[in-house]
Order: sequence, then structure tokens, then C-alpha cells
Amino acid sequence: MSLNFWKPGATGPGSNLDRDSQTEENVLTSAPFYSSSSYSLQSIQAQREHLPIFKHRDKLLYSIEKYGVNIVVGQTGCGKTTQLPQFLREAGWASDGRVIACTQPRRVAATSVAARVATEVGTTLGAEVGYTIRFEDVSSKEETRILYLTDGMLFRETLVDPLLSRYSVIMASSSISLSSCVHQYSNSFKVDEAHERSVYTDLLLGVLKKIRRKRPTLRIIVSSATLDASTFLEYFTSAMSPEEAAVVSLEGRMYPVEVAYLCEPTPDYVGKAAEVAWNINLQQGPGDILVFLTGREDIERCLEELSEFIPLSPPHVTRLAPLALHAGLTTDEQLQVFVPAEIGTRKVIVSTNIAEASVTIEGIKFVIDCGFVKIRIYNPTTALASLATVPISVASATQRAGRAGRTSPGICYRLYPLSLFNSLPSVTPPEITRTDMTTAILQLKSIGIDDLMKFEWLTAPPAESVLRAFEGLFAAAMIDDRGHLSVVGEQVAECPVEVGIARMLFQSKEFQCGEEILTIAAMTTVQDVFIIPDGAPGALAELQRRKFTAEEGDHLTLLNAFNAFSRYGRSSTWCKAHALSFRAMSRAVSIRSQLKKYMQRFKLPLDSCEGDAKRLRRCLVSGYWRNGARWVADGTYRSVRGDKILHVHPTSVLFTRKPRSGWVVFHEMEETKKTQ
DNA sequence: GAGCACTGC
Repeated sequence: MSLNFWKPGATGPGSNLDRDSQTEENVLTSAPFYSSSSYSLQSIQAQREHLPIFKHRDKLLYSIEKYGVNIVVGQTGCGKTTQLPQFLREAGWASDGRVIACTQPRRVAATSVAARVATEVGTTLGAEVGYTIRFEDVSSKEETRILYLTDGMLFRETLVDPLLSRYSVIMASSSISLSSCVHQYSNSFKVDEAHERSVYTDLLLGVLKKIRRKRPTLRIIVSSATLDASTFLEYFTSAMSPEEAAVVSLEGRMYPVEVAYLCEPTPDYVGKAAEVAWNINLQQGPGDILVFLTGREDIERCLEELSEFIPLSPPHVTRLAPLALHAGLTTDEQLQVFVPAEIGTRKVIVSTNIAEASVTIEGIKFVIDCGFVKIRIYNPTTALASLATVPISVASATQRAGRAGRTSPGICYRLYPLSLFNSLPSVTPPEITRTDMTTAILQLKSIGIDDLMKFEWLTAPPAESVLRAFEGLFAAAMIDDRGHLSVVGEQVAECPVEVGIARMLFQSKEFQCGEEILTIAAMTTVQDVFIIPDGAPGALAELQRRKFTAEEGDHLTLLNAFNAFSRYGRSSTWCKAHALSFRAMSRAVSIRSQLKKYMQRFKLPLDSCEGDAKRLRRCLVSGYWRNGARWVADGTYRSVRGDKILHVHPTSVLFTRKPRSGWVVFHEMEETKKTQ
């Protein structure tokens, strides 16, 4: 069996397409994290000096002194995130109580990078070096000089301190770039580069640009992937201030990744992926395989097809150990992919995009890339969100390929022709262009950015999306008819939940059910509470859920599940037995206690409705009245707004039931295969 | 009768 791939040679077309980005350097990978005690300070210093960024130290510091905004471009692992804040501190940017902030798009990234840097600086985590993420503040107002935090956290700080006055330098990472970062669950679970810009990254950069005008001493550093650098440069420079920003480029060492393309497009990338993986096993030397597919369904089918090859295996051929990786798995299941394969066995990890941005697995030598990704799309005209399978960007394809070259040279098999690669968009459209903007606009208003036409967006959200958000805010009485924030709007802007939930919390005073609404608010905020078992239909999960099922619907079912979880000691084994996600439940506990603080601050009573479901339901309606729908005889629903035909989602308890009154309020509306 | 990319406050 031939692979039927075409490999562009050194002189072939496409060989210079993205040569530098198809290879990845690998510098820090041998340094384990939390074992700092085994390292002398001297060897840490030696390691630091070994990083590619070290020889750029003076160049960087000079440029930061000179330019207000620096866009730093460097390969994964060059040490930007860990070293640059230290250089700045050593150069005096953290003197006189000033703080150097470094934002990260992920919680894990913020905590693990902070831990690493604390070790390098020789301080306790939370003293001179600290981190702040939702639910966890390991920093000290007096002592902390280098602070790692999620971009959402720093954006939130602008609500309290609009000029972010305690910071001298703010380094915003639009990508996570550290090659040796240890995850809390395992010492091989690593965080790596993510190209996507979150809504918060965009809002934060917009606010920072504004702050720079009022406070020119503030320095901004944008850590960027190569493909985004010019976007940032153009954003920060203008005819008025051509000297405002500069790009600093850091080259690094890397392992080459050879890229192979299919000669013809394939109609079935799932089957092809299985076939290619099997051929790699027959024809190539040792090294694990990472397959990128779009979702759970694809992954399960691919694993099935792979298992059909296995009995055909010639006796002396390496055994294949197929594994799935997606966010729906439990933590234990996810951790399986990090367990090294036994001798004579090769792992094939079939994964969603989670392995592109959030998770790095060591030992991957072969990557198979289907060329697609599922992204969430929001249609502001219909206010419908949907998941769409779309071609990936060049940046994604590059990132995926790079997964093969972390520890040695590798090969990436793209399941599409080179001609298709050449037609891919360079980056995925930023989240701000494809998401509901209601909360974001409320928060912008709350920090005094009232005229959104004047706000300098890095990428503007679609006009219709802004309009839809205004409409929603007005209907919820968050703004008045002139677009000004109301008193309750001001308070709701502070709450870290969506507007409907916040409204519900505020209304609970009237219906005397704060205690229960608080739980429902927390439970609706976390997703994937009920585990759907692998393979066959969700019959088992449904059966388990019946124990919690409330005739009144999903909100009360969630309430029952949470209360039962609390009653039985919040244990993970109990969760397992009842097909509940322990991760989701624990998160609900944290969110609940955080929201409780907001309720106390706003003097909202925590009354219990004492089992009076009617009061609860009325409170739910007061928050979500715009999401009303009525049952019709054919089993579908009609929305109150727009009279649209709606179907109950299979994950709802009402999927198999008819509402007694004939009316429902729904939490969200999504476009699926069913409605298309 | 039918569905589950991924974060973050």
C-alpha cells in the first residue's frame, strides 16, 4: 500500500511556503518544573542564558525604552513569557512599587509560567512573582513585582482602575509561548502556543491603546505569532504616531518538520486518517502519531476504522495503541494520552483541536492533519449560534505541523492537496467577529467607553452584532433609550456572568429564592455537567439523570443535581456513579461561592424558596422572558420572539417530556443539523 | 426522535 503523498522537495513548489514556521525549536523540554530544589541557582541561571532570547536582551530593553509599544515575535519556546518580565525587572521597570504584568489566554498558562518564573527569580510563588486567575489570587499587593494573569482578569481590573496605574509594563500574549510548562495534573501535560485572539485580548488591547495616550510612560508589549505581527503594528502606529510601535524579532533553534500533501482531495478524511496512520505504522520508524480531526463523532469513527486494521497486522509490526482526546472526556481519560507507550507499541492519539492550542504531548513524530476545525459561529441577524466545520487557517496548519517536531525532526501528513493549503486564510477570524457581544459591550460602557463608534477596535465586531447587543441590553433595562448605562446595568457589568443570569440574580430578591437561583446561575454557567458515555446512545446518562429530573425542566434538574452533589459530600466517586462530571460540579461550587459574594455586595438576600418551585420559575422567567417559547401539537415549539420553529435539544430533560403549561423559557438557542 | 470545537471573567 502506498501513501500516495507528494512531498515537496527542497526545490519543489511550496518548499518555501512556511519553512520557518513548520519547524519548532525545543529548548526547555528537559527541565522539569516544580522540582526547583534539585537545581542550584547557578544552573537555573545557566539555563536562562541558554535560551535564544538571552542574546536579544539588550536589543529588547533598548526597544522597550524607546517605543511605547513593542510587538515581539518569536518561536514557541524562545523564552519570551518567562524571560522578558525578568529582564524588565532587572532593568528597573519594577522599582518604586510598580508592577510588570504579563497576560495569558489560559488559566493553566498563567499559573505554571508564574511558578517557573518564581523558581528562576528564587522567590516563593505569590511573593515577588505571583499570578491572578478567577478564583485564585496568589499575589501580594505589597510584594509582587511580576504578575501573571489571564487577560480577562486584567480587563476586569480596568473596571476598578481605568488607567491600570500600578503597572509600568503590560505584556499581552496573544499566544502562549512556553515549551516546558507543567500542568497541574501531570508533569507531561504542557501548555503551548494558541494563535487565537479571545474577545478579552481584543478589548484589552483597545483599552491599552487608549491608556497609552493618557499615560505615555506605560509600556505595552504584544507577544505575537509571526502571522499576526503586522496587524498589531498597523493597529498601534498611525500617521499621528509613526514612532509609537516597533516589531522585535527573535529567532530560535528548531527541529525540521517535513510536510506531505495528498495528491487529490479526499471525500472521507476520517477513513483516510486511519489509513495513513496505519501506513505510517507499517513503513516508518518509531514515534507516536497525532491525528487532528474535528469532533467526537469523527474521532470515534476513526478509532473504529483503525481497530479494523489491527488484526491484519503482520507479526513483527509495532502494536498500535489508539487513544481519543477531546474535552468531553474525564480528566483521567485525558491523562491516558500522556502515558508513554509500552516498548514495541506506538500511540495513535486521535484528537480535536484541543491538541493544537491547549495541550502538548511529548514524543509525537507524526502528525496527520485533516485540515478542518469546528468553530462556534454567531449569526447576529437570527441571534443563533452554531458549530460549523470550516477549513483551518495557515496559522493552525503550521501549529499542527509543529506538533511533530518538538523532540526530534518529524513529518506532517496533510489530508488535502497543496493547492488547497495555498487557498487557506492566513488566520482564523478573531472571536470578536463571531460571538455575541452583549456582555462585552456592557463592560466597555461600564469602564466609560460610551461611544462605541469611536472605540478603536483591533478588529471591529460586525455592526449587526453590536446592534443586537444594544437591543438586548435595552430590553434587559441595562441601558436607557439613549444608550446610557442604568444603575442596575452598572452593577450587572461587574458580575462575571451573562446578562440574563445576572438579571435573574437581581430579581431573586422579589421572589425570595436567592439561595436556589444562585445555584442555578452557577450550574447553567458550567457546561457538560452530565456525562454522555462513549460509543452508543446516551441511554445510561439519561437513566442516571432521571434521579435528578425535575418535571419543571432543566434548571430545576440542575438544581437537584447540585444539591445531591453537596448532600453526598461532593465526592468524585459519587459523581462517577451518577454520570456527573466532577470537574463541572466542582467548578459550579467555585462559581457559586464567587457569585454569592456579588450578591452580598449588592445586598441581595439569600432566601430559600423552601421547595416552592413556582417562585423559582417566576424568577427564571423574569431573567429570561425574552427566551419564551410555546409548545405546539406536533411536538415542536414556537419562539415568542420571531415565532421561529424550535426543537428541544436532546440533552434537555424536556426532550422526552411535554411541559405541563405548554410554555417554556430556554437558556440558549443553537443551530444544529436538525434545524438546517 | 437526536447531539456533544475550545477558552475566559
